[in-house]
Amino acid sequence: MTDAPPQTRIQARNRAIILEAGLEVFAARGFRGATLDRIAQSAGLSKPNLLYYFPSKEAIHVALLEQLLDLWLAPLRALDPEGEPRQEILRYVRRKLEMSRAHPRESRLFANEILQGAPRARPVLDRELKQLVDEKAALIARWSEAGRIGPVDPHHLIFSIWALTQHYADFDVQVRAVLGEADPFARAEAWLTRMFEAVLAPPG
Amino acid sequence: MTDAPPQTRIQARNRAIILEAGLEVFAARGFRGATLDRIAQSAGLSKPNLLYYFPSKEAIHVALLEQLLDLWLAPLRALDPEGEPRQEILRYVRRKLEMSRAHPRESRLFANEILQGAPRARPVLDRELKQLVDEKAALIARWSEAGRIGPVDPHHLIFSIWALTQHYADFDVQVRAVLGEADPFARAEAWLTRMFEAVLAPPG
DNA sequence: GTCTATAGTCTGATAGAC
DNA sequence: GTCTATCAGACTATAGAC
Repeated sequence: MTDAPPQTRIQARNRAIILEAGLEVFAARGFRGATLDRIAQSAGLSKPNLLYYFPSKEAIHVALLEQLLDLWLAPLRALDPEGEPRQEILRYVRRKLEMSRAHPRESRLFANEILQGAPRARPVLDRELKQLVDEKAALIARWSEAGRIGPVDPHHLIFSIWALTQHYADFDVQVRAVLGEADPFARAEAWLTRMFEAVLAPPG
Repeated sequence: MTDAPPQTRIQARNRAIILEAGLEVFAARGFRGATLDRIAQSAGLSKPNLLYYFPSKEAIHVALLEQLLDLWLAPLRALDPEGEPRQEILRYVRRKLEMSRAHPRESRLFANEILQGAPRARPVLDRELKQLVDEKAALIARWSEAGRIGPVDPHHLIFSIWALTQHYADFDVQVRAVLGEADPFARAEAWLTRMFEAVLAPPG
C-alpha cells in the first residue's frame, strides 16, 4: 500500500528473511499462536534484531498482509473484458487453484486473518477488495446478460471460485487425510474445470 | 466419542455453560488466542472453577471438537442410498449451508483446528471421517455410473460442498464486506442450488 | 463447589554494551 | 547493526480457605 523507506542492501535482505520466517510461523499458528522467539529462530536472527527491523510483531503481520494481497488478487485483476468469457473465467479458476498449490502459506495466513474477523485487513476488504469485485462482477453480469455464459450470480460465482480453490490450501490436511493421497491438485483441477464448465454453459 | 462420567444436574449445567462460553471464545480467537480469563468471564464463573470442571484449557477444546463432529457430519450421514440421487445431494447442500447459517461458531472452531494442521482432530480425520466419506463417495459413484447423475469425482464433489457452504460461515466477514449486504444466505442458497443442478444433470 | 491468592512460565518489548 | 540481559505483563494452573 505505502512505499517502504529506502534501504541498504543488507536491510532489504534481512527484512525479506524476516517476512519469510513470519509467513512460515503466522500461517502455521495464527497471529496469537506465533511468537517472536519462533520467528527469530526461523529467521536465524535474535529477537531484538527482529524488532530493530520491525517495530512490533503486529508490524510484521501487517507487512505480510499488504505484500500478500497484491499477489492474491492478481488473477482476478487479470480477468480480461476483451477475452472469451468462458475461457477467461476458467483461466481464473485455474490460476487461483495454482495459487493454492504454490502458495498455501499465504492462503492460510489470509484465512486466519478473515476467520478472526479481519482485525487488520478490514479496511482493505471494505475498499479495495469490494471495488475490484464489484467491477469484475459487473463485467461477468454483462457477459451473462449477453447470453455468452449461462445465468449466474456474479458475486456468488466469484465467492465460489475463492471457496473452492482456497479449500485445497486451507483444508489441505483434511483433504489429504480423506484421500490418503499425495497430490490432490491434478484431480482438483479436472473437477473444478468440469464444475464451472457445467454452470457457465450458455443457455440453449 | 467416549461417554461422559455421571454428573449431578448442576455439574451438567455448568459443563454446558463452559462449553458454550468456550465455543464463543475459541471460534472468535483460535485456541491460542482464547484465554481462560475470557472464557470464565463469558461463562460467568471464576477461572479456578472452570478448571474444576475441566482439567485444562485443552480439555475444553477437545470436548468441543468431539461434540461438534457429530453435529457436523449428520447431513452427510443422512445421504440416503434409497433416495432420488439429485434430490439427496441437493438436500445435503442445503442442510450444510443451513449449518453454516445456524452454527457459524462451530464452523469457525473447526476451520481453526484444520488450518493449524488439526493437532487435536487428526485421528478423527484419518479414521471416522475418511471412512464416512469413502462410504458416501462410493454411493455417489454408483449413482454416477448408473447414469442417474452426471459424471462426477465423488470425493471432490463432497469437498466442493464443504468448501462452498463453509465459506459463508468462515469467511462471513469478507462476504459481507464485499456485498455490503445484511444476509447473504438467501442468494447463496439459490446460487449453490443452481451450480449443483448444472453439474449433476444426467448426460443426454 | 466455589472462592482468593499466587506460583511458575512465557512473551513482547526495551536498555545498553560492543 | 547485533548482541546479552532483563523487565513488565499476561497466562495456565495449583494451593488452600471456606
